[in-house]
Amino acid sequence: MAKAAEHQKPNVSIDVVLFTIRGGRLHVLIARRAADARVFPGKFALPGGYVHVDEDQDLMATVRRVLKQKVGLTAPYLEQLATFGGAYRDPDGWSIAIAYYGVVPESYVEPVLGQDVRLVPVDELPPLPFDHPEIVSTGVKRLRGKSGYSSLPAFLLPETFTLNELQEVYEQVMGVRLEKPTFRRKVEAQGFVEAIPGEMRGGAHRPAQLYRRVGETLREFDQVF
Amino acid sequence: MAKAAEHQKPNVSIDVVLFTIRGGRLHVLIARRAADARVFPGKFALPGGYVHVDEDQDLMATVRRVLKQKVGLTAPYLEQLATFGGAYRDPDGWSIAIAYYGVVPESYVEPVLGQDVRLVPVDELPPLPFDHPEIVSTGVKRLRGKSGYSSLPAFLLPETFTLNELQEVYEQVMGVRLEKPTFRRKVEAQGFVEAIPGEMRGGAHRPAQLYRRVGETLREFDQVF
DNA sequence: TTAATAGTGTCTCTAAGACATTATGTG
DNA sequence: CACATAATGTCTTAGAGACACTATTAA
Repeated sequence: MAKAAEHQKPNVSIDVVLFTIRGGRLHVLIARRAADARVFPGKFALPGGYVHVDEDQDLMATVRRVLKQKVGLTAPYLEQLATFGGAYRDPDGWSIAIAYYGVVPESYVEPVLGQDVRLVPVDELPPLPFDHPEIVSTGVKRLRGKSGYSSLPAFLLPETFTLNELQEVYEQVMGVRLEKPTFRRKVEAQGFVEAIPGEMRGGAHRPAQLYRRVGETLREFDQVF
Repeated sequence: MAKAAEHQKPNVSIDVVLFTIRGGRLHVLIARRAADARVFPGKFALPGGYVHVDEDQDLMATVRRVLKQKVGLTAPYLEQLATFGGAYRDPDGWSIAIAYYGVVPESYVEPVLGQDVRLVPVDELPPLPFDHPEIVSTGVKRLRGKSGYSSLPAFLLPETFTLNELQEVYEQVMGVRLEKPTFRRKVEAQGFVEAIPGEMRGGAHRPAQLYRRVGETLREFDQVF
């Protein structure tokens, strides 16, 4: 077996696809790259950074550090998405990007939005460097797929929400329309949200029962929405 | 943004989890590491190797080259599994393993089995170096999960097979028992296999209709087996 | 009372699960 | 003909899809 030291190593970075819902549409967070970056300085891209072998204990530590340093966020629910690697994807040479994705309520990212951090709708992405468009679309596919059999979309909402809002998020993320009674039966059966007694949200009409997630972690079902 | 050149890079390798069915049980292929490997020389492990930035165009090329060089196989159906990285997983220091998995009929690997290449049952793994046990168990979970909504298990079988054999593979891989009429209805509905007219397999009793896969590629369903 | 949204009832029909039965080969 | 395995029929029942209806607030 060839020894590592004999070979040149690829650059290894992580990239994060952070999803949220804004105005009923799925958005992704992008951040301005440093002015002294070797490639694409000052351009907007997925937040990412190199693995620091002297600082990071493992890949998740890299992700947390990068999110904190580049966009000032502490880690939400994050999951590994996929790894992209090749000679072509970075003008600087052979590189590997280990992509993660996260899902947060809009309020979570609002404090850091500004000149250097933006939200863009996933179906109206601006041009992005590297293979970031492919990474985003892989993330959207995963989000779509996993939404069909998990409570993932519930994490796009704030602490409290109505069942109609929950249904709208499922519909938006999955790109389908759902029947209200069926949706409510399934949500009831899975029991991943609970009504907050007494808490209601009223507009000009009949107020809606407020719900919250049960438990902090993602739930997976075998049922399909 | 920090520049890559300022940082030490982790070692990057790929590892392959190659599944097959032998004697009705799910097996994984392991291979003996080179005698001059820096760590775990001569030990059995998942076949793997470093990314060669001067030879490989992308990650899949690395996988294909490694599979060819280390076990003498050309690439079957392969899919990226997950990426494992950290300071702890290799005694040689910070390392990243991008794991792939594949699914093949036993006949595919038989020619290369011998002193340096073995098949072991997934539920009776010998001790393996690095975090290879975790990689295998991640692969088994993926295989299980994906079997519920795809034709993946059909690729563990030879060119031709009976419906009972197909059902047994699904049962073996998913770890459940299935009802025969239900299973056949679903297979029929998905249409990912077809009967071969006239071809039968007979034991001492009523011969069974032989089937083959339709198309070369994996099919995904929304239905759950 | 009306408008608008929240929430539930109910009917139909598909299909899963379970069990039984028929079909077809060998010795 | 007995036997073993292959393949199919059928009954029950759960639940999805579709549509209609009731409930509750503000203006």
